[in-house]
Amino acid sequence: MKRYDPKSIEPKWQQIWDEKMAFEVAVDPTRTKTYASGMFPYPSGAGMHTGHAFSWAIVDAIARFNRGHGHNVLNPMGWDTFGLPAENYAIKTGTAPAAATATNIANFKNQFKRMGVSIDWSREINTSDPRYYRWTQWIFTKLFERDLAYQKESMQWWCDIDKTVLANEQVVNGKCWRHDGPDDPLISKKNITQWFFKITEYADTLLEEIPSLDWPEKIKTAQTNWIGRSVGAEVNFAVDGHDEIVTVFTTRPDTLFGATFLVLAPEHPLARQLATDDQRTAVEQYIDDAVKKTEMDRMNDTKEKTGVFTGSYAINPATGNKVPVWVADYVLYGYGTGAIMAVPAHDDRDRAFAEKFGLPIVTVINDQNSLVSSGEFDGLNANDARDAIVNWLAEKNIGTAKVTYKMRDWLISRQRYWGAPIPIIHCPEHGAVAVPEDQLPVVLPEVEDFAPKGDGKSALAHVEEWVNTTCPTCGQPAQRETDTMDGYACSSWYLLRFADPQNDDRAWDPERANYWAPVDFYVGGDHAVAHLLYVRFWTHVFHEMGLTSFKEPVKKLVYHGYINAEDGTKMSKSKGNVIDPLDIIDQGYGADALRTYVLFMGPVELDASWDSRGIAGVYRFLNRVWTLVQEYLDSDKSFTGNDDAVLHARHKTVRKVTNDFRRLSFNTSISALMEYVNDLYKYKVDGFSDEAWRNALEALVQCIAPLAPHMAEELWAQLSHETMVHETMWPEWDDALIVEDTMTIAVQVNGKLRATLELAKDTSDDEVKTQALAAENVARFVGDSEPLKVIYIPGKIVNVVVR
RNA sequence: GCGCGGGUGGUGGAAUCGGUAGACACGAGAGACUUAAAAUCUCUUGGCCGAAAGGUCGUGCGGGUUCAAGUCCCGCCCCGCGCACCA
Repeated sequence: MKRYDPKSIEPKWQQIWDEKMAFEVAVDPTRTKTYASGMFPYPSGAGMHTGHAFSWAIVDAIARFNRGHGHNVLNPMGWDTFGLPAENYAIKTGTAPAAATATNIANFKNQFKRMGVSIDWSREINTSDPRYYRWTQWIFTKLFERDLAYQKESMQWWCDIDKTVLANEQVVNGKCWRHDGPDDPLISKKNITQWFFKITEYADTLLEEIPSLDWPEKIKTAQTNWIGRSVGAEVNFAVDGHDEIVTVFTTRPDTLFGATFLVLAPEHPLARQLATDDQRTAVEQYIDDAVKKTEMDRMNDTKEKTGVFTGSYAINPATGNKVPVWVADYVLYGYGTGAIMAVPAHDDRDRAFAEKFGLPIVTVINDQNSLVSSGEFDGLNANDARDAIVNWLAEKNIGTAKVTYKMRDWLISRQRYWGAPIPIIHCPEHGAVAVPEDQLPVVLPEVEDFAPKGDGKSALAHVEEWVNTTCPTCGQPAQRETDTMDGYACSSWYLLRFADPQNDDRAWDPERANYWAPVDFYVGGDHAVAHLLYVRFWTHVFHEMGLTSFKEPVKKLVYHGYINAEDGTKMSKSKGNVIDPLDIIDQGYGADALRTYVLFMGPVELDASWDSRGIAGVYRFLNRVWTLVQEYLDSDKSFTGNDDAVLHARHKTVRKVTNDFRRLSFNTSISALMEYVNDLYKYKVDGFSDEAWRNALEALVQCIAPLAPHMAEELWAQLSHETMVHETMWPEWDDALIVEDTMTIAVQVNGKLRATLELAKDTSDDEVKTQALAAENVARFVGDSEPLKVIYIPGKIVNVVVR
């Protein structure tokens, strides 16, 4: 009998799949397609980690399961290679990022192959390949054409360590996302001209589509909150003795009569202007401090309110009262208008501020949620009052209904070398001009020194022969943009490129993209907001451009948990508790056990802790499958006495496993297969028959194929098949064969289980009740009295209600 | 503070539509095989009482709805994640 030896069978089948290019696919409109993908990895020097193993165990199980249902399955792989780690490594070691990246890709590719993932390798892409980033740049120029890419000077988060600006999403607890350890410094802000994508223009459409997405609620609400739509009004306040007008944004126009002061953000242009002579010094001082504080700790500051009176007064347009204008850093310049009307009676922050500085508090809404002290609006319900007051403001031309968003435009400039150059030429006469399509790609020049100089520019700025060029419009000397794009730009369209990865004439052929995409299953455990919002944003734009027939790139998002270390804490190199999936394979467990184990650990969406005994248990299970098939093959197959039981177990298991795979409940489908194998072990004691057992074992092999594909191929071949298991159709079941001829009825008295009955399936309802009451233990609890009620849920339970 | 998850044996988890709580696995215990160990196989395994039959308690806590609640409703507590002075 052959022993189960993953070390020999796994490389064997990996080689066969490779040689046959077994998972290459092409557009075929006659077949249902399934597009399954993980979030393509950043190929770090450290190689694959358990998170990758988990993601692709899920992706591959889905891919192989759907292939078994005759689907044309796209399961691609690519590399998200631009970014800081490669560049920082280059600065440290002098190795060119491209060279280090190539080495890492080779390593990752080998590791994915050793996992046995059924990838179409002909579609491999790499975001730092000019053949790819040419089209990233092309998309930039299209956004630029449509006014969705623009430059503006603004205060931006600045990482002193990496010497680059950061997007809001890359700021974690006031620190750079790449340097957010306890000893790392807080980030600061710098005023620079930057490129932005106008994602805010798509806030509403991105929001509208969220309910229709088959995504986890968690991610959907995270995106909803991130977009942060608020409906309210802008109100103009005249300033007493000035021509200036302060425009505030409020979500509570109904509380206008209770606005007893105004607050400006320190950065607000009027903050200094409105300072009266006797307040000027204090105001200037406060603003200077606040701006510095913004740099340091406005984010994780205590919520203690600070502020300063400008000395000026505005007029509340509703009451006609003079209300003082203050400057305080609890008002953010970047949101709304950077100015608020403070209603201390009905806003906690305004109340805290008013109490601290002795400002008046006027209640304008009572316990019945109706307006008081609000002139003609008194008695109106607050909800109705919102509209009424906005209408009143509009009539008087001093306010309008207004919607604002927390989301800001997407800052994409990076002052770093290792990214896709922004395809713009700055001409003294024509300003920023997009590089024409026939001059793309703007190839990243090779340089000696990758390190930013701290001058706010990338290393590209020092490559004169690259920077100096001519204007595409007038041919006069001009200079290239030296910023590169945020890596998230590269990953915002790769799912579409997978549909047509070799195309050198266009980013993709819409016909191919529309066949394969949207992605049916997108698997990952990270990027709840940033990537998953950007990829949606771009696809909405592509849809408008007629490049896709759909707005939303991802139908179902499979957002899995983290695999923690054995001690339940996060794996980290410094703690030395990292599990390397390749080690697990090499230890002799093999990829099949690794894959099956990570799926058996629990529901995919939950975090789990690695358990070295757990994988041993799964290996034991696979070993039992192997041994069972060997024993069948070695037997004389002459015993037919257990055929019915074997048949029944097979149909029941196939149904359960199929349904569980469909709802991505891998852990329960694996446990069903374990039960099946346990059952077959009991039956085999009497002996094997030929046909019933062959069918039973073939179904078993087919069912484990999405989990343990190497073993499945090997056993399938041993069961003398010419075809490979991934080319076969998924086993079917017949509900009629699952039905048992007896049923188990639980009998309760007053809701407590007292007996179980084994009755023939066709027993009449009345007969079941009679039998239930007659059961010894039941009769004892019912006693002499007549039951009040006997409830029978057919085939399941009888509940006898007494007294 | 707000939002979203979650809380079930010693452990990971199962219970898909309100119907036998604890499937499956790990761990533990016992046995078989073995010179021995490993591997493998078999049995037991929520707590308490009991020789057993059986009883009793039991899904974070307190109420409620129901013939019946891990599941539904109300009020709390705890843990994780996300956002966080967004007017």
